[in-house]
Amino acid sequence: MRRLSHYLRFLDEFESAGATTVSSDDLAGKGGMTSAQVRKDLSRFGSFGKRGLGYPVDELRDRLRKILGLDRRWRVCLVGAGRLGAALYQYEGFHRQGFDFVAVFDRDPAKIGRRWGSLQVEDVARLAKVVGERRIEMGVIVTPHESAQDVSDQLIEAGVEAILNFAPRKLVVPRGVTLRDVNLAIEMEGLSFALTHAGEIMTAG
Amino acid sequence: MRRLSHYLRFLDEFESAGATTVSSDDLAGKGGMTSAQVRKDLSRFGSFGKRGLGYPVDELRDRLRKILGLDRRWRVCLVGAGRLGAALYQYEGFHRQGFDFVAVFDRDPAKIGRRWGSLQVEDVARLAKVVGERRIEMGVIVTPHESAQDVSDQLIEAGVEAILNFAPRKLVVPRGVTLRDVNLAIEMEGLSFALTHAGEIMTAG
DNA sequence: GAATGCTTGTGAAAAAAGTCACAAATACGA
DNA sequence: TCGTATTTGTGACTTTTTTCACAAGCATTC
Repeated sequence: MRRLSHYLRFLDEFESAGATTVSSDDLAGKGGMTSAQVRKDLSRFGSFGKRGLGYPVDELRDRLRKILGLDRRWRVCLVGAGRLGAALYQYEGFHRQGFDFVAVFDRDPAKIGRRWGSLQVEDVARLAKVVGERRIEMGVIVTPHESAQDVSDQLIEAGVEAILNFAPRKLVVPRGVTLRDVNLAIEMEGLSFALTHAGEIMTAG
Repeated sequence: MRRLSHYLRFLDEFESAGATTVSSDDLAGKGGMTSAQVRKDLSRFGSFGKRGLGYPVDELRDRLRKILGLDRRWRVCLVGAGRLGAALYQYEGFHRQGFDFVAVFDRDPAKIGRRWGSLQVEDVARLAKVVGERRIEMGVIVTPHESAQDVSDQLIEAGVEAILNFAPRKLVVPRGVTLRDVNLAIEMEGLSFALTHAGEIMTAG
């Protein structure tokens, strides 16, 4: 349920605006969905609202954070110390939501040993060892596509059960491991597709 | 249809492997889908295959590129000359698929004027003018979230009809404008959600 | 304390997406 | 040239997702 994450952000906005309570209609308005959908989504995880009143902002936010697993911090490693890796490493949105980078790996000897904030780039050959030692739970793959499957295998072998992959290649992972892909070129192609077919009647886009 | 982009990539792989023809089952195998789904997706845009044989790799690739609007080049601007912007700018996957960055904007006087490859970072105040002059068709927003809606409005006002937004904020755009969001924190939350609920029976995840 | 005005939670209905299964079409070998 | 082995394209069916609609519940006013 990706929409839950959006609700969480909307709640932050409402809270900043001083609201103590929101209706499903308020939330739906922010995200271009229907109020029924918001209620269905939320009711899947319990009954949080008060009829006639709506949902208490702070309580719902806490509940959502818990449902999304954001009521704790997560130990994450980054594989690939390139430009995109650096951008993600510095992106404070991760830290704010509870994701801490506790290791950065690369294969390139020129990069190994460099300081990244409080960390030092480590040889990817040490991946299994470091993942175990630092109890790393998630991996972010930002390598060239040729290495991605290999890195993925190593992460999983070392015990990582959730992977966010930015390499433009479909990774094969065993059942039980959660994989999410972010493919920047494909996002862009979504735009060119839409512009190319603008005006046509499209059921799906 | 995001899957079309995936098929295109699978076709590249098959072509590299020397295949001249692929079956819907081959394509499905690469992406963990069913052959029926592949055929349904493709048949939406025409009849490309030969019964008993499959799809001719090179022809299907060309057709898909055309469907996705990748048989031409697109003029794109980047708004936000930060770390993530730099990473995207350098990402050659964009260029390979036909997307050319022809302008980079920022608000920060310290960044304005800096050389980025063959470009120079320009004042975002000049956005409307430059978008018109260089006939820019797409915008990529990589600003802090406070500026995102404002930048989006300016892009649209200047005639841009497709926006890729990396700022963690839901943008409001008029009908007719295509908007795509990439929210890095939300991708991460997908992982923490999955790990938190691992083992439970989840219909949707 | 009853009446009124909202808003939730949820079955039932509708729409969309995905799967099945098979006739039609093709290649290839005998 | 005929028979066999494939594989597409697609109608029918199933599953999932979304929307509709309304009874039940709460707050506030008179």
